[in-house]
Amino acid sequence: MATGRTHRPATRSRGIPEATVARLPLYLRALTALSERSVPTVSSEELAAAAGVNSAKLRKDFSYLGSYGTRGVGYDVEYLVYQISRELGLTQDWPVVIVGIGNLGAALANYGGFASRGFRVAALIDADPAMAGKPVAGIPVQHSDELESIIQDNGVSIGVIATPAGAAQPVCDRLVAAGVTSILNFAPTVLTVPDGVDVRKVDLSIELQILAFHEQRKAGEEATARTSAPAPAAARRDSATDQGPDGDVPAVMPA
Amino acid sequence: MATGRTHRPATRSRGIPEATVARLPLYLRALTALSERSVPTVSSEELAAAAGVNSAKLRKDFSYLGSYGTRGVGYDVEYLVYQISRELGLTQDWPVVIVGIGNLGAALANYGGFASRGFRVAALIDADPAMAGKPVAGIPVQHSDELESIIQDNGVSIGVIATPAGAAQPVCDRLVAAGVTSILNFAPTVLTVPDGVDVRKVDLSIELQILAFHEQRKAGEEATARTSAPAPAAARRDSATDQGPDGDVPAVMPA
DNA sequence: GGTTGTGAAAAAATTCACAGCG
DNA sequence: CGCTGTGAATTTTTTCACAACC
Repeated sequence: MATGRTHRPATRSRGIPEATVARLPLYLRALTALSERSVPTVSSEELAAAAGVNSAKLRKDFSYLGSYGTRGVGYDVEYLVYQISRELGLTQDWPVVIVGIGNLGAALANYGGFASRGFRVAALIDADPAMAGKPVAGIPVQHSDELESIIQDNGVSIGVIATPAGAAQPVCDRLVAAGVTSILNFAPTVLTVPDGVDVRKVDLSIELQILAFHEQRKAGEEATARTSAPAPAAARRDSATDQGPDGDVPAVMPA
Repeated sequence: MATGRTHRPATRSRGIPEATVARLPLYLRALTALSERSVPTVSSEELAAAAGVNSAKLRKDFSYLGSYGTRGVGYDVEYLVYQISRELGLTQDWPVVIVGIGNLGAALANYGGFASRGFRVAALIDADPAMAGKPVAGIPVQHSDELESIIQDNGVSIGVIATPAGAAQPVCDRLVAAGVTSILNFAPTVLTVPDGVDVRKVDLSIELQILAFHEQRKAGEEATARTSAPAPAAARRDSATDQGPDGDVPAVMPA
């Protein structure tokens, strides 16, 4: 889960479990693909496969939304697209601002998945005066001095932070002060926000680290060559439960 | 949770719960920051705050790794950094390739968080011949024709896919055929892989959709104005559990 | 006194398995 | 029959709360 919330576990979602909410976008994407291929109906089995989950979970998830299927038949694709979109709030227009127009900010600005889902990039904001006026993805970058007025003039409630780590918290504070209540944070920092503000984070390296963990386990099914630990320090070790039973650093990976 | 696995729930982690594994990188990041400030020890309470979780959870997580703390004192920062790094497999060098050097691929290539965590960008690969040879983040882009040889020559086991959605599955197939066993997928598609290959996905728009869901809930605490649904289709509705109890699309957001 | 480590309790999420309906 | 919707069972994750230990 490359996510995380600071404060409040978010409005506790009127009954829909958080885990289900997190999967709705997945279903929506799969359904949209079917819709584009003009597939009229789909069974839980098929849709589950397309979304990469199992069908029991999918049916359970949908059961929290209502009874939108037809027994013996499946789900009407268009209808379900609408219901999920509505549930996710994507039937309305969400103006978002992206702060920090480096490589990542530019990638986000160009990312088609936003526009197609009810999100509208209302403004790109960067602290570098040299960027001001330069168009990225067809939108001129504005200087951060204007942050507050941009938020207010456009009624922006969702902000995306793609700045370096050091700038993230100050930017976050300004966004919140200006009225933003949801923040998507790409900077590798934990943001502190007041109650009532949601933060989700995407940390590009976290996912890679989780992969490394599993990768190591695949490779290290045998090796137990002990490489010396870099000298603890203050607290010394004695307990027997100290080191996990499996080896460490297998030297190379299998071709 | 911007994540997901296709096939195998991954080697079931020799006892360490998946939820814990997913938090280790978080702890590591917080610890690294403390280490840079030369803080020698930290309590579960402090570290938990820095990582954005609660302290009971953190202690429980650490308990799966072993008894690395000192009662009445806390945890030795350096020692814990090492233990977590080792557990995650970050004490070894992981060569990775990034396929698809658009905005996002470039952002990833430039992302400092990789190098600092044991990941080494072994190659950048793009299908566009015009890109070949151009350096991005100091690394010359190579043409996809070379994909297989690059993987093999560098012993790459982790691949990052940052191509457009349509190219993702073919690229994935080639990566896997060439020996890659872990894939981080940024393309908005579900990848199909054989058993033994791990896939994690990061979908930039999914997180935003989850935020929209909560945002909608905050705003829509009152409104119940019904906007007409866009005509179901095949299966018609009749059940009483049809529509969720709360309204839909609140018009605008609060300034 | 302060803080960890962890059983035990509680809550959440997943899976099973099948009744019920089309 | 086929497939949904869902209670019940199971598994996983989180939280509590306190004994053990420095």
